[in-house]
Amino acid sequence: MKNAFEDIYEVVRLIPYGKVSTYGEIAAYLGNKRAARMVGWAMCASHGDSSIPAHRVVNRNGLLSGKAFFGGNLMQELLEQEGIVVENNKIQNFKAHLWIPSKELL
DNA sequence: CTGTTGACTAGGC
DNA sequence: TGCCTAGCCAACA
Repeated sequence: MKNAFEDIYEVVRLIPYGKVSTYGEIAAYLGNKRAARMVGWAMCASHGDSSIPAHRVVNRNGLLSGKAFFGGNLMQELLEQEGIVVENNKIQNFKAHLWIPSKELL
């Protein structure tokens, strides 16, 4: 527990291979349910850290909202590389891949 | 200190 | 089903 950003990075790093999480769930795990935007913002600041699988973090619909930040379809390819089916910028069978820190880390 | 912006979310039409 | 609005919190000019 260093600062809010580090916490976010920590949780994102904990997302297992082939799994994804949402801004809202991460924010909820950190205690700020309303701070989903902050999570996304932290991701934006995490560009320099390659150890942070930001591609596993999507919005509540499983939509690759940050795809543009990865450049082209990189985010989608990374997810597909992990066995996640992505179509039209959206994760298919999203619920099956969803990883909720507040539940998994319980 | 005030206003704008953002990788969000929920509710309304 | 799809677009719009309001609420939310934090960083930045």
